[in-house]
Amino acid sequence: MKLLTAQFADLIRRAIEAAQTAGALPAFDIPEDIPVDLKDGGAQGDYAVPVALQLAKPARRAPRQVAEAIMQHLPTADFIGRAEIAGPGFLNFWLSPAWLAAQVDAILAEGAAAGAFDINAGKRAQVEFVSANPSGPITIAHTRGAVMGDTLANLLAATGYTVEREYYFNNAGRQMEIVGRSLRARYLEMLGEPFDFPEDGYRGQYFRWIAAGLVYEHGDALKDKDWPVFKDLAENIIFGHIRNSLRRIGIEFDNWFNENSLYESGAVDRLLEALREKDYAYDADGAVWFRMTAFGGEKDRVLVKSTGEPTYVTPDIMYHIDKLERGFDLAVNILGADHMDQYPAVAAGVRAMGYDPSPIHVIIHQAVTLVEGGATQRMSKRKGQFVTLDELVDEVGRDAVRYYILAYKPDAHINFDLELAKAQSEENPVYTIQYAHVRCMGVFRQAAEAGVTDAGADVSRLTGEREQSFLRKALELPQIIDFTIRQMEPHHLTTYALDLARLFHSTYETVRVLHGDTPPDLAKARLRFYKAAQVILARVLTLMGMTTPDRM
RNA sequence: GUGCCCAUAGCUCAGUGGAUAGAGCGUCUGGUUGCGGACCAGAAGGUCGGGGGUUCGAGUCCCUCUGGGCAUGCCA
Repeated sequence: MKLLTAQFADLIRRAIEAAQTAGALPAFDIPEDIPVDLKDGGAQGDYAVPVALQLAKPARRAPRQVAEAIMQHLPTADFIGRAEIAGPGFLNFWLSPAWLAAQVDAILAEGAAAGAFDINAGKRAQVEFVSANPSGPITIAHTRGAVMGDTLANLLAATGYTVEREYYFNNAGRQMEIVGRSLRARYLEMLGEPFDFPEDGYRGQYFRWIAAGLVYEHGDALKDKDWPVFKDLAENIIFGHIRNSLRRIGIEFDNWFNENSLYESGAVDRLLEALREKDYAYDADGAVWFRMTAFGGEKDRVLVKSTGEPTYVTPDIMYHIDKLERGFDLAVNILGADHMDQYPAVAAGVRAMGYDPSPIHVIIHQAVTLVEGGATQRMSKRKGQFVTLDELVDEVGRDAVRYYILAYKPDAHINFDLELAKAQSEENPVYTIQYAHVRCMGVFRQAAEAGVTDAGADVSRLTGEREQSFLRKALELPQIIDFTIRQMEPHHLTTYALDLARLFHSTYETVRVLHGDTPPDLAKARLRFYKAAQVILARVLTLMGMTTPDRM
């Protein structure tokens, strides 16, 4: 199925060409992208095209004259009901009521794939997100990337991509040593043994709980073990928690990519050798440096510290080269703003090695800060200041977590107030949306009891104002999906979902299946309308990763 | 200091260079012997942080100022 906006753009393009051929418009280059705006179906129509205004100059005609020339040469299309020129030269279109009503059957035919279109069929996409090292629980800061990544993956799949979700992690290095030392200290503390808590150690209660678990399971059998043993234990336990937490909001990964594998395979050594050969790497101050200034960077970066350990940049370059070698047409990488400076070095490294980084698409989202008693504070895993995903799910539930975090545009900061989230969890848009779905299911139950079916329904009877408004909005879904993935901003989906649900509830108020004086044949048509509505509502909820309740 | 992000209704936030800037919550007024009222209909509420510019047209793009956030590691 082709997007309606694209179909409108095609028609307009053909109209301009026809007008030029007929001499109604002079010759000029037709713009690559013809703007088609979605409207609310009021005085400005369902779809509005302001192209005549921008063509006035090249056509050397008044915009209204350009609009008239386009309109006169417009090919016919079954989906257009009415067209008119308005204001200074807007082309406004209303969809055909009969065509709109017939879309009920089209939606039902699509079923669970409703709103999908296949412009990316045959392509492979990868979305890398979360990628937190196993040094603590998933917090609401990670949750933002998690929900965005998972939702984008859903949307990419809806346009035909085969999608893989990947989690990249490091279980070696300095941070994990501190994890091991922190846990060992807590374990010894719990046993009443002398201990040294590391200076940069993880201070959250979390490590006490893990230590308590170790005491319960192993007694004092580990008291003479050094930090690597504790690091391994911590890693296993924490990754178990991370997987469980993410699973609670419906997120599963296809791949867990371990940074260590890049050392084991020799990839990191090969990178350093190759960069030296190309003179993009050099020694200074006992460290190995990457000549980023050769790629537009402000200063060079360290690849291998004077201690002999590579920095995170080095394996990260090989990781992204690995992604490119796996042949993804699109590799999305979701990063918090506090990590945004790391990508330019990676991109430069990828280019230095002769690869084209253009399939890699980095999405930056701003921070989630914690608000307590009106004061904001930065979350810190080290200091133990954070709200975990588990706490949040316990308080407000999976669906509210996903909806709220997703509803903010990536560029906006989130000031997260757990008290406020709890207080507002009773009455909020999440329920407005899910309740619409519940109401559909309620109708189906009642209809089944009353023996009403939609067999032989005549959908052409669905020309009422309310049903038509809902259907117009429902048919925007493919365009919303397209726009959302083009912008890589999944919050557009939440805005749409609420609009759709509100239109549903207005419709439901007056468009009744089983009561009032609804004649039997109209009841059949309306029942089928609600079946289509349920399909669309379920589809939107599923794309957002939310559940589709039958009852609430 | 430099780079990136933000500032829109009382609060939380949407808004693709298009026409009269929207929603949720809160406030106020109404609504059901009826498919579930977790709902609906309506009202009030705005110098889109200030100033300049670009153009047929700016909340949206550019410059600048103010106020916040993040980054600016041989941490990740």
